[in-house]
Amino acid sequence: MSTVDSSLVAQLPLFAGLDTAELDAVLSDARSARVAKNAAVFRQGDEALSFYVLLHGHVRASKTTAGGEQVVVRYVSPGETFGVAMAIGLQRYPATATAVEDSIVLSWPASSWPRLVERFPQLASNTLRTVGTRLQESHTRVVEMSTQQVEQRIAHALLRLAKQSGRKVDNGVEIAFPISRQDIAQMTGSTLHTVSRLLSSWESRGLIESGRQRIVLRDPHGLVLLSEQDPHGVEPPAKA
Amino acid sequence: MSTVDSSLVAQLPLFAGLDTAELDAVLSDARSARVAKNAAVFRQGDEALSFYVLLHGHVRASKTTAGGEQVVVRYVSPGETFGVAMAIGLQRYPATATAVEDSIVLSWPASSWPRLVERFPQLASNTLRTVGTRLQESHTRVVEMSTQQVEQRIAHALLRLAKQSGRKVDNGVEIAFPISRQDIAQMTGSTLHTVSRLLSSWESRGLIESGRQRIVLRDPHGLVLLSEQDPHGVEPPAKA
DNA sequence: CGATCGATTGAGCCCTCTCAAGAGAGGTGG
DNA sequence: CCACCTCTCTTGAGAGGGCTCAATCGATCG
Repeated sequence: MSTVDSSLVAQLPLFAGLDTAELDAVLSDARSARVAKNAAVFRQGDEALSFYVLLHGHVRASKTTAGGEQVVVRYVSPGETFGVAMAIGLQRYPATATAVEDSIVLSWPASSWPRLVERFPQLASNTLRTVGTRLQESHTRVVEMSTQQVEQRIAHALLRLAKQSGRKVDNGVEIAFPISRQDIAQMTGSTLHTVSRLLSSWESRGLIESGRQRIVLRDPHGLVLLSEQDPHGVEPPAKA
Repeated sequence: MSTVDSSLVAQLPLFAGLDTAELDAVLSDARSARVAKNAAVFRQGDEALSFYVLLHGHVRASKTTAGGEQVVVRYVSPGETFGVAMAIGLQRYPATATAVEDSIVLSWPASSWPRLVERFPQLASNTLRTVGTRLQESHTRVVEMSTQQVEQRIAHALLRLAKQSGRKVDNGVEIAFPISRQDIAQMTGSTLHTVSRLLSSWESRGLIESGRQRIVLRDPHGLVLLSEQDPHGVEPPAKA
């Protein structure tokens, strides 16, 4: 399938404010493609030849340092834009995008971005909002890493993943894609050993239930309390 | 002074691609104002009534956590846009902007942003680039906090400040605005004590020279070496 | 010239990392 | 369908980087 049914994507944030005809015009430049689990959509340092919308599945964006260490930048959920390097003035992708499960992406040639924004200025505004939201999220992460201990950071990370990509199951909320201790470590600036120890402890306390690349939040509120805990016994601030 | 001389701001990134007449039209909505040292331009949580360009001086953007801890998000240099909450869909400022020295800002009512981007779509693209660049910088910071020790992070921070706002002096490069040990701690996720200890050590080794809210990089290359040092004796990767 | 704010430095501790070993789960090919 | 192999997860022991606590010094400003 090379063409795309516009009804599927009409309400995505990227296309807010476009009417049906305009949407069709934008979509006529796009192609859809299947990406197998564990395959890369693009790699850090590659020339940024395309930008993408995720239609189905989940994609992990991660950066590799000069020393070879990996840091997970974010997980992309269906409907989100990714690989917009071109729009922010980059020639090359600043991170690697890997499908963590079988996924379907919509892609545009980066070369058509200038023409698209000229015809549909809304695209620039919409993308600006998206990138702005990501900037807020990244700042939140910097603040957490600066002020919180590992336990609080990991609790926050799980709660965010569950909110973003949670699936209700009988025992609670399950993170809807495969995620390892190592992945969580790379999201929180920790190590897989520390993550494993903490998750084991939480499991024994009934807060979560987990297995191989699988985590179910059994008591989200309990995790919220954990995530608000202050290391030195100072009370968490009263909710205003 | 309420009106602004367009020649001063013609080459700012925000206005790239606008001709003189268009620039005048945009500037006719703007007012300039002086901000005294240590005064706030706006505060975190305030309604985002304006957005700004810094004409002169330096502004620190910082976030305060629920627990009262502060984290420095960035320092704004002359020519840069800040307070663009409105453009990224926020009703309130996500951080506090404080002049760290007497400064001059240009401000627009946030309410005129929609009209401005409609008339001058370039503004959205230009702002998208700016916000994208900040997102890259924020990710860099996350990566550093995840993978490097405090000493490397502080060395990087000083080198970036010097590159961004350095002023050549006889002994080296001076950071061109007042900055305390505490400020550096809040930029790097450390404490003022650790920063003080490290700067003292660097000063005794001749790498820097410092005083009250004043830092001169005397041997930037030495700092680069420090910033690339690996904690476990593994060689920094050869520059490809 | 006193007061306030920033910087320095010591002592001790603890959270989290590193190092190490092994067990369980799942996929795959014969 | 079973045996093997790989990848993920677990858990212990020990060390150390950087934090907390505490006290003092120095400089700038009103």
